[in-house]
Amino acid sequence: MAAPDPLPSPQRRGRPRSAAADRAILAATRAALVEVGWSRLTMGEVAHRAGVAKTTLYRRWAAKSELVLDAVAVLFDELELPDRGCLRADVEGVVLSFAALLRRPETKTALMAVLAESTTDQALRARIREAIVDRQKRLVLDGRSRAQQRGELPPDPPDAAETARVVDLIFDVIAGAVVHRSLVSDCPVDEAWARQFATLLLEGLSTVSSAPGGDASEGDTQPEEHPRG
Amino acid sequence: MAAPDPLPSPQRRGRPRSAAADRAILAATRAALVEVGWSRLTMGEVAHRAGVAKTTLYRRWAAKSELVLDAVAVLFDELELPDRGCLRADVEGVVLSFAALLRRPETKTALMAVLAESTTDQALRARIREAIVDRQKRLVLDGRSRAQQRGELPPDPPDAAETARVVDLIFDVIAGAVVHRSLVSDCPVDEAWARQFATLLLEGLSTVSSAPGGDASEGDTQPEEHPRG
Amino acid sequence: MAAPDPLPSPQRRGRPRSAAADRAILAATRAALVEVGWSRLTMGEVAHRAGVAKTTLYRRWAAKSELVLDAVAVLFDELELPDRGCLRADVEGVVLSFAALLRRPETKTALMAVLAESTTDQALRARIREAIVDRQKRLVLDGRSRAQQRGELPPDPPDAAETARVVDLIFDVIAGAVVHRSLVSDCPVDEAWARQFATLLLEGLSTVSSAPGGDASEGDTQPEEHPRG
Amino acid sequence: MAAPDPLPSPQRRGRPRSAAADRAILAATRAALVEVGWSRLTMGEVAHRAGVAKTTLYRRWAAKSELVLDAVAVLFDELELPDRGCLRADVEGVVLSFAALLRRPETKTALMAVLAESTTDQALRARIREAIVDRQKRLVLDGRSRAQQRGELPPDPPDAAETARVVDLIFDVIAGAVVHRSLVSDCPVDEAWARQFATLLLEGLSTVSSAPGGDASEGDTQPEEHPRG
DNA sequence: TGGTAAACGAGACGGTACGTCCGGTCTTCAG
DNA sequence: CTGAAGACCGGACGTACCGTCTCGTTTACCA
Repeated sequence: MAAPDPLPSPQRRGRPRSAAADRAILAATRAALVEVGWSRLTMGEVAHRAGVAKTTLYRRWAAKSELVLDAVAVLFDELELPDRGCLRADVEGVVLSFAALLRRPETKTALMAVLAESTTDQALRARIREAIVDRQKRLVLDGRSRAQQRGELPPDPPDAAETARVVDLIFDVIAGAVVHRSLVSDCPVDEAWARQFATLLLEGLSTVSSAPGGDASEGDTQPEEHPRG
Repeated sequence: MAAPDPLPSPQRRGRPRSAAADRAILAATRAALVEVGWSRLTMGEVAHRAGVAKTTLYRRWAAKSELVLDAVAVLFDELELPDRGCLRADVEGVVLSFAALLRRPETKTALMAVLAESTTDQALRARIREAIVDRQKRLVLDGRSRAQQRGELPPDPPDAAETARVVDLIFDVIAGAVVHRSLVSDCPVDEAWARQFATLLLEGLSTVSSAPGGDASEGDTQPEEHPRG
Repeated sequence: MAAPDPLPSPQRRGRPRSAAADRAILAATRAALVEVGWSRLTMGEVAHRAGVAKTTLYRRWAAKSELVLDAVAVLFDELELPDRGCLRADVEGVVLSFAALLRRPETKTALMAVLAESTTDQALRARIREAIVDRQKRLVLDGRSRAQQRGELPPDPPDAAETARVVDLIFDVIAGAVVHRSLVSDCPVDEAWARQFATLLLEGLSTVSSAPGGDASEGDTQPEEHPRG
Repeated sequence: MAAPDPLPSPQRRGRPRSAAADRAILAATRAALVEVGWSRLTMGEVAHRAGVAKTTLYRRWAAKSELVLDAVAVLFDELELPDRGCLRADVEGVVLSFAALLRRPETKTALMAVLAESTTDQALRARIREAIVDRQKRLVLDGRSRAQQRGELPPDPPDAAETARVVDLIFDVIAGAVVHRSLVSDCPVDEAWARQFATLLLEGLSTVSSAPGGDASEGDTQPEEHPRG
């Protein structure tokens, strides 16, 4: 996420770009997002807040959506998943911290706007995957391998593609539920909801993990082994 | 969905508003959305396509987002949940038909854009709930009561609020997962994914339904009784 | 100037037009002209002030310029030329009273605006002549015949067309000078200026009257016979 | 007439304004005036004809009237008063060339419209004086001093203010008469009229010049010395 | 240490769309 | 049929931003 956009070209002729300007611009973008939202956010206003000329913005980012994506992507990287001792606690933890991130006005407004823009912009879609989606799957991977080490989940199946499918599914279910609850249903994601959601998720999780493709099998699920903290 | 926006005031003075204009505007909005997407959609273009003056648009809708919301909300009402014989099949069915709806360009671009706008507009948020969210919960309610009649799910608990919480949760999980998979992860929602998702959901569903709040109880869940169609 | 515009059609079918509406509209037009001037005067505003629907305006006048012309033409008819005893005094009198009329905001604003409009509208030009120009020539004719009776000016030449030419010339010189001083040079038309103008006009008047066509002749001019007073 | 409107601020920061745009805009304004007249002249049309954005117009001129004033003022500067040998010929010459200027559609429509606008706009009034009125008084001054050198008119009186009053009076009488004849009476200003007007003016001119304030004096006027050419 | 090439601020540029206003027409209901 | 009310289409308004383009001015490198 360091370099903003284009080819800083290996040859180092002329005055180098100002790193301070980069930082000021991204900070100004976040600040402006909080105050006016996406649709009233203008490049001119960002430039003014950052104490920078519009030229300087356009030299780095080709469009508003790319600038905003870079400005908020770093916030997603702040998400952490500390080991809370058991899978259920980890799930509730990630739900709550993701929800906290989505409560920040710059995050929620930017995320949905950039996604809206991406529905008609293939390049932006790729950039979102790279900057946000793929990077956050680490949380699912971490939690999952931790649970496997604890014996809460069976080890990876031999088919790596199957593993990827399950990870993707879990990621979409968790992230999707939190986003939908927060931004569409417009209801709070609090501890009670997180608990209820974790229950829903877990009671089926071992099954789906051990029987991917959905052949609905063995009753070795033992939810009573993972009481929530 | 009948009246677009304002108070046409009960007393009938002056020329009445043209219902034909209403219809033409909403149709033109959908058509334009398909062709140019949200961000390049202009009120002037909609008016032109509808054969209507811009004034006529602004008399009815105060902002682009409200117009677009009304234009696409009716598409969500077209969602049906026919009885497919068992809960698993119903879940897969609703997932696939919702995904099909989200594949339509006007739906996906409009939905995300309106949601983005709503993050800084309380009134719009309420309007979205009323026009889309609350109306689609009927699908969850229908499917659930059908499953209860079949004996696939336990009857409603005495606490009505608890029922509402569970319905909301299921709704957010299903809709959120489909939206996230489709628009964020940018992956196809096909039959395989629907099957996998249904498995994940169902293996825990009876549990969470019978033990809301997540006290993780009796193991009478018998998923093998509901093989997918 | 009584009937406003269109065919009051002798056949008297249905509800007759309201004469009160006519009066209210013209008065409202004058009042609005004073307050907002020509370019910001709108038909809607006039209708509102007059307590009348726009339809009622358009049923009577086809355009803003015609309405305004009718509204102010009546003011010009109020000009009087009382006998002040000698030609010089009559000239000064008409100059001052015409200037007073042009000081009224509705008059000056309307006159120039209607003239501007008339430069690209032949029909309006004719209407102005009929409603204002030709009607005010009576002042020149009155003053001239009075001066002839007093012996201050020679009697009409046998050629009637020549008389008309001279009357037109005098009219244009007097009216033009007052309008130009008032509205173009933007200087006050006071008694001193009127005196000076009358001197300029009179010292040549008998000559030009007796020797039309400008053959610049006999020195029998006797300005000392007509002291101002 | 050089700089159009605002303060381009002495320090030269940013891209300088395009002088070519200035010229194109004024030319486009004159062309559009000829074709559509004042009331149908739109800023957008001028901008389009000039190949310029509307912004560029508004950056220089605050209102249509100011733009049009600047566009036509230069036409007035083209008026010349060549020495025709005697005062009478000079008067007829200036009358005819001023009338020719007023026959141009852009001039007549613009002049009256701007004057109409100026009746409710003090700043515009000042601007008109500066751009047109005061600049054209040079014609009167030139003709007058030439006549004085020829001995057709007495030298300036010791009181400079008195001289100014007389010059203003003559200017208003000449310009006013021509404008009134052309645009109000809507009659042609031809050589015959010019001759008649010059006779009217001259027979009194030496008197009013030598006896300002109008004390009607010495009979040394010798019009027969200045036969028209 | 002086040249040079790029980045910088400022702001004008050609555009597009905005949301409003007004002109003139029409369609309703009430008299 | 008139009149008030007000919706209708069309089109100009003046503004706000867009993304680009000069300008004149730094600023770092490299010769």
